[in-house]
Amino acid sequence: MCDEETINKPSDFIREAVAEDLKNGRFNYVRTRLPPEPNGYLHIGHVKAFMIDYLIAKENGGELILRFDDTNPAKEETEFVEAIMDDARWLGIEWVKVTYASDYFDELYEWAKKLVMMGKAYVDDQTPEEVSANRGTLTEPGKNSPFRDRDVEENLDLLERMKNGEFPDGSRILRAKIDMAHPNINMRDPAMYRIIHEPPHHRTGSKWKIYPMYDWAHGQNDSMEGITHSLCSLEYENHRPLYEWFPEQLGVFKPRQIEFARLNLTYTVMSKRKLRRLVEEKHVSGWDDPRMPTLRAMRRRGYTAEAIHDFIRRVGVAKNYSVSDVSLLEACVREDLNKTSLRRMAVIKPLKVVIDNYPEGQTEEMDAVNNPEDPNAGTRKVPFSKVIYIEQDDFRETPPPKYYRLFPGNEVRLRYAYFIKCTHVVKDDKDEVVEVHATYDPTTRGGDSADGRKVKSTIHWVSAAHAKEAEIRMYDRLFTKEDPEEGDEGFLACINPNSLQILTGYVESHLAAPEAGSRYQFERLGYFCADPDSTSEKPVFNLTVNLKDAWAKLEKKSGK
RNA sequence: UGGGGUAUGGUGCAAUGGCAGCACACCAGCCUUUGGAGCUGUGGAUCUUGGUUCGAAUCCAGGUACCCCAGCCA
Repeated sequence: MCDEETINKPSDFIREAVAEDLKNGRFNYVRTRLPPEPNGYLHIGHVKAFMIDYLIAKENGGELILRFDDTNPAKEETEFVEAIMDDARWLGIEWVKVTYASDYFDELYEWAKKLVMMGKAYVDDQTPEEVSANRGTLTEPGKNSPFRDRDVEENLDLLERMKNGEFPDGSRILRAKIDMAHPNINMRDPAMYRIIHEPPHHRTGSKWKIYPMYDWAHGQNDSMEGITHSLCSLEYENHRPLYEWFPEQLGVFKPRQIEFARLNLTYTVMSKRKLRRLVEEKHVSGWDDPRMPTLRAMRRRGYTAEAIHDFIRRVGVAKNYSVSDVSLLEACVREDLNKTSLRRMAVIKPLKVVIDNYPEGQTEEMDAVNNPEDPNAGTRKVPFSKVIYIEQDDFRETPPPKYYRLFPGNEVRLRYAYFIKCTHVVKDDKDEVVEVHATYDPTTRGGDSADGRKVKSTIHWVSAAHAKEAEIRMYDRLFTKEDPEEGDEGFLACINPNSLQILTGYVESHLAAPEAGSRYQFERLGYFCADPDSTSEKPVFNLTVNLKDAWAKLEKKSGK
């Protein structure tokens, strides 16, 4: 009955509201805005907001404006403007223009004067402490400022002099005159402008000595740009009465603000402050450390934009406070990479295997499939010889129950090569197995036996003589607790000491000189992405996400 | 003890008065030259108490829990 388009079209309370606004004529077009503050790098939490703004505009034939919210020179830098645009472009977000809150400082100032002339705003000479004390509490009303009823001329004069830098920081503010007894504290004569002499603004330099507060700037910028839907997170719900009050007084275009729950992820912290601590206190190597939830880090780690889009789509949009499971993100990454990435063989914890009955000095070229999910990816030749490396996990001297891999007397398949059977091992003086010996069956070339004999396991390998040494960076969750902020010790107390393991392994020759950013599946291990740290001497690979591992799960369950 | 919000399987999201469904996770099986992928199947949820109704996750009333707000941050 219903066609697929109807079924697959995302639907949520915001899209419904937008559709309703269009239908009933409140607006006859859709324009949204992306309002990042250029004071840090984008993280996965921002992506949800970005996708909502971008897609809702796009779905309605509307447009998106990228507007940097640069109203506080103390915190903002041009460096972040560039980084944010780079990340947003990588995500595939398109905007019709880039603007800055600071583009509107002049006009905004005129609007402020208009409010002053209307008797709706005044200059307050109280100290910050007095302003705070007179604001009242959650349960008690505030007290009017003694400067609240200054006449218009004086207010105008003072405001102009504030702008000209005649007064020191913190000595005066411009306030909207609303209601000091309002039950919503945001309506108790909120500050509109504060005095800031230093540092210079990243775009307007030293022109301005006063800067608008978020509540004053953001909504008016929305109005000036003809934004129809100003979509933001739940904590701004309390600000909506103020958001609507200003344009109402001014008699200007009134956008509609709609709030939704921000994205949270298990085993992750998302606040800029906490992320900054991780970087500054060197718990990670930087903002692009692959363990970080920043987009730069996720890109470096090998996540695709498609997988991230899919994740955001599956998380949905609602007003519930929620914490999404990071395993959903990982599932999205696996699903995308499974279809697209080339398979390669790599051994990350090598164990030497000598095939005693294989001719010394002989090399064969084995045919290997590049991607079983994609026939067009073709095949490649992989060299095989007498001495190979296999994964330490793929050999046990004394196998536990249900262990199908290599152990003395057992036969397994070397992927795309031969069946081999373990004959004996060589140990060092610490009783550790350092070398495994085996024999191969020449009639099983390619991996199929002539007599129909079955093996229970197929393992990967690389030829010792042809392998390239590589650095493998194995990443795990940065925190050991689902909610790192839970408890009294703070998030730094539950940092996972094993979130990064650096291994030296061997990769097949096709991986000897990878292009940075190229993605592969290392068979039976996981998805890996070549890191920019790679050199011609030694390639470096980051674990993007591991493959699901039924054996590891089984072993864990049996209480290893 | 003010105001604004939110409550549906373990997690996230649907169901807009008419059989509570989807995804991830979990569990079992099939298949497999990746213990991957794929396929099949099982289990498990409407915060609570009343009310309206033939029928309530949905409407009404009361309660409970949790989140946000007292920056000259955004």
